Amino acid sequence: MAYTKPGTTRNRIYRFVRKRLLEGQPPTVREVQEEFGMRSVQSARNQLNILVREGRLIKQPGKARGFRLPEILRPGSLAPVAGSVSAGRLNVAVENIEGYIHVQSFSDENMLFALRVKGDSMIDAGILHGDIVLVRHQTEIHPGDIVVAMVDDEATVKEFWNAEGEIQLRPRNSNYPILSPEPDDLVILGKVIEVRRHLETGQLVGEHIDA
Amino acid sequence: MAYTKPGTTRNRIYRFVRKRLLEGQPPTVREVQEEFGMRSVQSARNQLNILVREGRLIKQPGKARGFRLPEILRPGSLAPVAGSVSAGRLNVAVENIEGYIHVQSFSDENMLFALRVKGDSMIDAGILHGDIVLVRHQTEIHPGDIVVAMVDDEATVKEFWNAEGEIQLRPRNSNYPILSPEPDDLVILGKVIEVRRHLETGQLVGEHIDA
DNA sequence: TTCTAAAACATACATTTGTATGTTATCATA
DNA sequence: TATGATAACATACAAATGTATGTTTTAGAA
Repeated sequence: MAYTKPGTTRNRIYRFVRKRLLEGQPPTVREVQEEFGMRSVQSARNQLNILVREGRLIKQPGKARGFRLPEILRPGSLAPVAGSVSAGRLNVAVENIEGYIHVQSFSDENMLFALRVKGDSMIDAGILHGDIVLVRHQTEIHPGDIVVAMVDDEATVKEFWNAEGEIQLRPRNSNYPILSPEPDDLVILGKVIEVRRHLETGQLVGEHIDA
Repeated sequence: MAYTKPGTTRNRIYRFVRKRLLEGQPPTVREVQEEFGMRSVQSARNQLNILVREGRLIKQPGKARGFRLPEILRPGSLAPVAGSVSAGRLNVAVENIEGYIHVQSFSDENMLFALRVKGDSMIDAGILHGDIVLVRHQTEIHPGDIVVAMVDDEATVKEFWNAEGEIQLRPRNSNYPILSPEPDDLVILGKVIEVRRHLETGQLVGEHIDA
């Protein structure tokens, strides 16, 4: 296969694998290789490994057809909503993944969780009170990302910026001030990767809320 | 494993395999073996082969984790995502499929579809350009519901109101006018029951674009 | 009892599939 | 041009997994 622009083939591979997984037919590395006309198994494997590293796929090392979608992507199983969970508990959870998993009983392979948004500080970003944000726990955060951060022992959703060495947590509502916490006081729980809002019964479609 | 009454273990194996397949995790023969405490691979294999012979399972010979259910019966269902909003009718819109998203199974799953929002006319309701709205096709609409309606052969997302006999489709953006279509010109495609927005790769979580 | 069929066992082998190592090609950038 | 990062390649190896062959056990019927 000829050289392609970085990332393009990877997205196509991701879609292919996800399609297969949603069909209940996990592909092998070589099936991915053939699907994209690659002449080396390793070409496919590299791309797949990057997808795993990015958190878009999960794999069971050594197992045949071991690729999986993160828990949140699988039909019928969603991450629990941590909206009513105390901040301290959530904080402990993030610092001690295993404990959190044990308590929450969702997949430990990915570090996804969901949070019910309180308040209207992100209203200009289209994130309203009561919305549910899906959060990927990760340390790598880029300026402009919408993150969930611990501020004063409380989990808040804000836009992350890093202007001239100063960390800023910006609300998207002019009625709220920009926060500039000291790095030592800041704990980024993760990055918001999806917003969901249910308009009907108070329950998200496909969601199980045990508040 | 001790000898058991003919057929009993087989039914349990069938349920196990079926469960695994519905979870999207096809088991290996040896995983079946272990699950039922058998001391020989062949014990499991025999039972599985009988299930195939009976037509309760399908298998791909030689392939790893090659067992499948004969009927496509999966939890949750795929709601089609209509890529182009400018289609003239619902069926056209649904036929122009951008992909599918996974939703919980409904009794009337055919009544669900999804639409990618274009434009910012609902921005004050937190529905942004590019968001995906999950729509239940239904005739019963109440004032205040956010609906998808056909206006001028175009599908638009608006708030439905019925003030003093006059139907109103209100945008949630002061830059847009309130529409008052004649009832004969109005087709309500359905009610928006959920909003989803993906912030990372431009792809909705749980969505696959390959139609 | 003896016989038979299903169930389970034990072992070995073949294929599929994941993994490792090193090399070459392409693009962007200093 | 030189250099690094990403992509793709080629080959070999190791582990997972399906398959084959033959034996033993059990329950029920002749």
